[in-house]
Amino acid sequence: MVPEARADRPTAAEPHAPSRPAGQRSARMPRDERRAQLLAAAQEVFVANGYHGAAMDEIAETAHVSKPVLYQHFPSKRDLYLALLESHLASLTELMLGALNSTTDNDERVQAVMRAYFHFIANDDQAHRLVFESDLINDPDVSSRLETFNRTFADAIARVIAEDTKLPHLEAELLGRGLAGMAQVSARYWLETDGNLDLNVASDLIYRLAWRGISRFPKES
Amino acid sequence: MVPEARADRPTAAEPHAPSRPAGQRSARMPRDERRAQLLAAAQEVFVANGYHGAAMDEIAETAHVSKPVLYQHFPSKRDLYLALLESHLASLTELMLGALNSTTDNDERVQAVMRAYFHFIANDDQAHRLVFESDLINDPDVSSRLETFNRTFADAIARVIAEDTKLPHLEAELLGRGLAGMAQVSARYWLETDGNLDLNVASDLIYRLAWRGISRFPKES
DNA sequence: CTGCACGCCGATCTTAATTTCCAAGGGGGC
DNA sequence: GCCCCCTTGGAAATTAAGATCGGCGTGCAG
Repeated sequence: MVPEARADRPTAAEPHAPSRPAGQRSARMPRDERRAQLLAAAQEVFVANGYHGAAMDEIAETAHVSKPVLYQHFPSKRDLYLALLESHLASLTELMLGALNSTTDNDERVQAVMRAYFHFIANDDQAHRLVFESDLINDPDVSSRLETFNRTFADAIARVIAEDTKLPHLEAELLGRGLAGMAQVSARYWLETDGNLDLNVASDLIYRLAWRGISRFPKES
Repeated sequence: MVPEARADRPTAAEPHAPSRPAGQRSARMPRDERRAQLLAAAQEVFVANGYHGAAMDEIAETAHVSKPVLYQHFPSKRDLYLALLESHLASLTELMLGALNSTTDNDERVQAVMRAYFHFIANDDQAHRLVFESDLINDPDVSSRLETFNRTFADAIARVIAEDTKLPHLEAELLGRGLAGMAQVSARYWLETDGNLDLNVASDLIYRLAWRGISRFPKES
């Protein structure tokens, strides 16, 4: 462990002796393609170990690339993570809004959203882990991006609720947050018991729970 | 900021010159009391900065104690965190089971649980942050402890659901997880908008959403 | 043919945070 | 009243991970 203990240290005149035996060097690659590969490697490592547990060394190794290459594409580990987070949340937002606009019937809307949510969670890149089990929540940019997504999603739900129940905005928003949370937590639980319950069966259970909860609200006050 | 900038550095012959001017040294204290004080300081720092953002230096400083004292009570930062997590989850579990047993009417049960949950979130030690916004979720002990709590809580809810709806166990469990998630997420949102919505009003909204969602389930199949 | 430019890598630097070492001092037992 | 032991804290060691430095070689343009 002591630095100067290396027996075969090269002579001072020759500090860098490459001596690469064979094709260890990774093939040259267009910049964009390399970037995409690095993102994929990072995704894999972050999902497996979390942000803090992931080492840049391991990400580079996973991509069969040396660390400096990684830093030529992303200025820091944090930036790398933020790029992935942004990408996943953008596509999740698109998915949700797409499901919301897929019909004008509120009942079907809730069902469609729930299915889309379950599909996102079931996606095999495990993006949901990086997003919803982030261990970088204390970072202002991360929590702010997550809050933006949550607000967008909950607002969309709250509009449906408000239309259906005439509840005040603030209260509809609270219910929207609650339903979004229900979707997230139940979908993640479902994923862990996969094989035992079909995606559509599970998401329909939650959809019905949500819809029945909502749909009888207006009659009282 | 440069370390060697200290003008009054002691001579080399005297590496440790305490020179404590006055009562800087913290008072001796019974072991249990000291431990409690350290836990309180750690709670404060963990809540403010998260696990990874919290430094043992800062915890010691907050407790007006030197680091070795901290290590005499807790072998590591991780153990310190686990002690707090365990304590909070134990009392939350107790709260939840107490609310569940406070009545035999399922409707009132759901209401009581929801209120208890909101009270826990509103508690001013901000324990919920340490528990539900942990940035140590990748630690096996942490995630295992959290999963134990979630299972306990969801199981209790699932039993109510199963009794009320005759749904199969697995599906009742899914709904239980979903409702637990709804409680958690909506309560945390409510806390951020505090002042605008009374605790009982908010928790009753969520309780009604949950109960209506559940209560009409049996009529179909 | 030759030079240049781009992308790649080994090796090292730097920083930061946890954990430990060792001398000093005050309170309780005899 | 005195001594011993236990507790305290300043300072340092260790480790680990993020970030960087400087040269190499291949392929294309002139």
